[in-house]
Amino acid sequence: MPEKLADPKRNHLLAAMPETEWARFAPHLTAVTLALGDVIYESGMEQPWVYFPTDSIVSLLYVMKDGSSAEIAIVGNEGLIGISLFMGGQTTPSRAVVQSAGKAFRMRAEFIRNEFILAGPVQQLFLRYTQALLTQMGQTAVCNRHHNVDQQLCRWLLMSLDRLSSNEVTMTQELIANMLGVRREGVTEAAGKLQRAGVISYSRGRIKVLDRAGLERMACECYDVVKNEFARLLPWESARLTNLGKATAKA
Amino acid sequence: MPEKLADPKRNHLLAAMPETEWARFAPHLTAVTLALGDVIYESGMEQPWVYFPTDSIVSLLYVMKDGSSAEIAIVGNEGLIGISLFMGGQTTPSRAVVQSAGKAFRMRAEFIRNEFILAGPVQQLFLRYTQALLTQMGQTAVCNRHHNVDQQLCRWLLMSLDRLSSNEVTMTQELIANMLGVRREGVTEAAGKLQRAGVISYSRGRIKVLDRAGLERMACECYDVVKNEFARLLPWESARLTNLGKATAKA
DNA sequence: GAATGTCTGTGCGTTGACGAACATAGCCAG
DNA sequence: CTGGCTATGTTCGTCAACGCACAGACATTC
Repeated sequence: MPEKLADPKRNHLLAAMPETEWARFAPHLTAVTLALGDVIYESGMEQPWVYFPTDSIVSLLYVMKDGSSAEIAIVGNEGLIGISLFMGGQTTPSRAVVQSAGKAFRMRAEFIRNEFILAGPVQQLFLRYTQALLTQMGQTAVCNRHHNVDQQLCRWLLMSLDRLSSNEVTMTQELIANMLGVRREGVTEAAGKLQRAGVISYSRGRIKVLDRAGLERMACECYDVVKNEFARLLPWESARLTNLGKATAKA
Repeated sequence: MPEKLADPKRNHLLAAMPETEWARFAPHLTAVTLALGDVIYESGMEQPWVYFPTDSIVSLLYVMKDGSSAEIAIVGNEGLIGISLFMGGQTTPSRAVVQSAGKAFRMRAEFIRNEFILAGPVQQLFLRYTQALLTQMGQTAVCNRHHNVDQQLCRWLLMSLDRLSSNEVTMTQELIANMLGVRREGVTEAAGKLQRAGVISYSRGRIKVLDRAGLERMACECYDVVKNEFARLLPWESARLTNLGKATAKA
């Protein structure tokens, strides 16, 4: 992957910053490559960086004592990892794991903290994002309670698609199962249905979406709720997603 | 209930405000009585008030298209209802319903918004609470995925207890079922087990906790995670809860 | 104290997901 | 090309929760 693709402005929060704030922030950003499975944030550990994914995806997982886990939120180029740093809590009880390898930019935590003390547009931006994330978490809880694996897989695929400029996600059923907190066999079964319905095709960790509209029809309302809320809270984000969608359609 | 009990400082966020901020806030607070079932915030509707419960409990519910619902968070005197107002989103896709009748204080939304523009200690306070709430939502999602009704009932009872200065909650099994997003019969069954185990006793909407330690043992880890995170983020809250616990024990 | 309404208990059959075990099938390295 | 590894497919019994239906039990009101 050519380095020139590593453009920090591909992260929507960074892209949405007013020029004056951007001038202050930009020099503090460093490009990093996130590999699949990297743990960039461990439950309860204070971390020195805030990450802004560009073409990578990071899952916020809660890992239980017995080792089983569930994703509580998913963060791509629409967001950042490290909310607790500017929220004032320093840490969270969840783990952040790279779900899809790619680039990200990061910035020292203390810089963000200092920024935050003198409020302003950046703060408002981040707070809005935080609310969107909150919605996502809440909806995840609802979805876990009321929707079956098929619907949740659709939701999950759509959410991942929205965060990649591609119609393909690289991810084994085993890993998806971990994210959704269900059995691997359950994912196999649900994915089989989707394949037979002609909406996706997959083999050995590469899932290609053939009929996105079909996927949306088969997903539960949770996907729409979260998407609409993101669009409402972060309208530039919505525009970006639309553009990405078009780009994907052409490709 | 004597009016003198309606002390705004019984809300922990209000109690935690520095004197100078409190002097500014206090004149804008109005006491209100919240009745069981009152909808104080409707999904998507902009609302003119921010509520600070003192001895009431409010559930944040997500209501699905088919009418079924699930609680995504619970707010008592440790928090406030109306995060979206200072987070910048104005609305949320959830409904806020009074789960336990009692008093609360409220304040006009625009006042809070104005406060928020000039950052400071109040803001930090609220942001920290927001993170705690976020943890609660995430944990709810995890709990819904992995834990059974028995464990969730224990967690729910404990969370409710912590928000009331009493060892008794007034709530029918039907309503608890709505909060947890499960069947009423499931709650009957789970509550029956708890009663047979001697940890609670109940009849017609009044649940008395006889053995809190037992309840904690039967709950899943989710309760502890959220409680610890609240204690970490809002330490004064923890002190309050401890005091309340002692008061209850003596009573 | 009879009537009514609410709350709780219980017994179905059904279903979706689980846990475990095992069978195929694609990919890569030696 | 062959063995080994990883990914996917399939089966089977179990179980928790579901939806439904109805039976008590308690409280309130007249």
